[in-house]
Parts: sequence; C-alpha cells; structure tokens
Amino acid sequence: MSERPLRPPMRQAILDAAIDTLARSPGASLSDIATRAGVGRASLHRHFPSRAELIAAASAQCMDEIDAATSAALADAQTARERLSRMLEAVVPLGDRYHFLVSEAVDDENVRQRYADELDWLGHLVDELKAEGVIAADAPRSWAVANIDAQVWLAWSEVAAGNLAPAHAADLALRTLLEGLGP
Amino acid sequence: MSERPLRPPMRQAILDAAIDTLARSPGASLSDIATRAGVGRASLHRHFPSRAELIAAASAQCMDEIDAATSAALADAQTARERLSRMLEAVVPLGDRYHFLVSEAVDDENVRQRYADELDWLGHLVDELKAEGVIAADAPRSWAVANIDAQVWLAWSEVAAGNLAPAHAADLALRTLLEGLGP
DNA sequence: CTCATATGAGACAGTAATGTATCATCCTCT
DNA sequence: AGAGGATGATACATTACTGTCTCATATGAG
Repeated sequence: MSERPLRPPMRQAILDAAIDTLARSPGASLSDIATRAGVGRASLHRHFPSRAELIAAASAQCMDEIDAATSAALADAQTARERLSRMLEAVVPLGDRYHFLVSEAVDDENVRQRYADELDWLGHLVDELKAEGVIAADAPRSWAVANIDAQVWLAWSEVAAGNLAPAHAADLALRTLLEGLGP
Repeated sequence: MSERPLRPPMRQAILDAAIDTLARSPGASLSDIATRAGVGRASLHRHFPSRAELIAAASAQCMDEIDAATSAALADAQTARERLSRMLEAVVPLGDRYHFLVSEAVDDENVRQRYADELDWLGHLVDELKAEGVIAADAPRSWAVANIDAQVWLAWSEVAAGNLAPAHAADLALRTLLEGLGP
C-alpha cells in the first residue's frame, strides 16, 4: 500500500461522500454529505464554495475514474467486440459513480462536454461493431448506444443488490448485448 | 365521445400536470405543477392537502392506466411470449408515466404494494417464458426482470426523443429481449 | 515552545417551498 | 335575480437548505 498521509485529504473524503450520497438520493443536502464525510458543513464550504462547484468537481472525478479504468482496459483490445467486453468489465464496478453523472443534473459546461464525448465514443464503438458484423447493421445507432448504457447500469444494480458477482454481471450484460443486438 | 362536463375536472388536470412535470424534473415544486395545470396553488391544496397525497394519487393514477392498458392487451394472449409482446406494445407509449413511478420516491404503502405486485407479475412472466423455452433457463430471474423493465424505459425514451415510432420501438425492445435473453 | 493554519461548532441572513387562511370574484343551480 | 360553492390571488407562518461569518480548538511546522 502506498504511503497514506496522517491526516486523510479532506477534499477527497468530501468528494467520495458526495458521490455516494447523491447516487443514493439525488436531492441530498450538503449537511448529509458533510456528515457522511465526517466533516463539518463549514469545512465543506471551504473546499467547495457552492453546491454547484461540489457537484462539478464530483462529476469530473467520476469521469476521471471511468476514463482511467476504460483506457487501461482497452489498451490491448484488438476488435470492437473485445473493446465492448473490456469496457463492460471495467465500468460495471463503477456503476454507481457512472449513474451519479446521469441522475445529477450537471450544469457545468466542461462536464457536459466530456459526457457528450463519452456518448460519441460509444457511438463510434457501435459503428465498429456493425462493421465487424457483431451487431445488426439495421439496429438504430441510438438504440444500440442506449442499450449499452442501460446494460452497464443494470449490471451494476444487480451487483449492488447482491444478486450477481461483478464478473458474472458484466458477462451477462455482454451476452445480452451481443445476442440482443446481434444480426 | 362521452359527455364532457362544461367545467373540466380540475382534479384530473392537476394529476396530469403533476405526472408530466414530475416526470421531467423530479424536484418540481407545487407552484410549477399548479402553473402547468393552469390552476392556482391554493386550489391544488384544496384537492390534495399535502404534496405526499398528490404524489400518491398521481402514482395510483399511473398504475390504473398501466393496469388498464395491459389487461386489455393481454386479454387474448395465449403464450407467455405473446403476453410479453402485447405488454410491451401497451406499456411503451406510457413510458413517461411508468418512469414517473420509479423516479419519484413513493412513501405511500398502498402504492409500494401495487408496484411490488407488478414486479411479481413480471417475475411470473419470466418463469413462464423460461418454461416455454423462449428465454434461457439459466438466465437469473432478477436479471430478466430488470431487463424487461429497462427495455420499456429505453423504448419510450427513443420514442420521446423522436428517434423511433412507438410500434418500432416496442418491436426493437421485444427483439432485444428475446435474442438477448434467449437460449 | 510558539505560531500559522485548518478544522468544528455554532450563529446568522437570505431564499425557496410548503401548508394555512382570508377575501373578492366567478360560475352554476334554483 | 339570488344563493351557494368553487376558484384565484394574496398574505402569512413555518420549515429546510444555502452561503457567510465568527470563535475556540487542535494540529503541524519551525
């Protein structure tokens, strides 16, 4: 384990608490978040002057995590099908953070742009999957993209509910997508 | 057309406005709802003393609509596969109202019970689909149920986004489910 | 040890939503 | 036309959340 500061970085604790709390109840108050983080509400405001800035920072953190997980997983993937599989395995365990982005209305332009880029990437993946003949050529693009999105969330939900192991859930999601959208 | 009262029933207008508004933004205020209904906020409170009662009534109304639509559609369905198909065709156009129930935290015990019954019905349908060999016997029950749930919402989203016609969306959802969960 | 800094606790004002009450007005029915 | 009921507008108290401030305390650096 890497060296841990004696006093844990409060900023990080607040961000984690914000993501956890807001994923559960989107309308949670800053008091709830501060309490879960084990810090005073005043300290929360010192690090994040307004609620909007906290949410923007938490969103950016989620996207960083997802980017890091996926880019590592995609490093040696050759085919689009392989990329889909790796992406699911990498992202399903982050489903709660992933969903946090969707559930929380994000006004920050920077975050919106990155989210649009993610969807764009998914769209290209769908195109490649079609080119490989992995999914049906006549499947509407938006339908395929929305399905991939939904399967990530479904798989994570089943994991969170204790019904499935992460690897099994990711596998089921992959199978459902390949068969469900297949030619 | 049946006889229509000269003064439109305000209670109904408020319920419709509540469902529409809350489906778009779950945190909408009673002022928003009253305005959309074309009604004073005071009048809203006369019909629904508290926010909780309004939401409970709106939820009950949604369930009534869904029950009516499905029971009519299922009347002459012979096989489980047929029931799934009819159910999707009937429920997809109601997707916004359907989703309203999930997004809005419903405290009313009556509503919770009916929602649990709906999920239970879906579970039985999955069992029958397995018995018919339409979906894989080893597909986890909760996975299948969650997928059906998700496909309804996905199909409606695509319709609402203007990407697909209702019948086409319901058909895609059915195909995705049958292939995706198939043996 | 001393000082600077960060934190926790609490007070405070501003804002928004909720629920209640009042009053004038409009519609309907007789 | 007149009576009764429903509605819209408005005001009010209450509550909750947000953002800012102050002060006492603890922690870490020098």
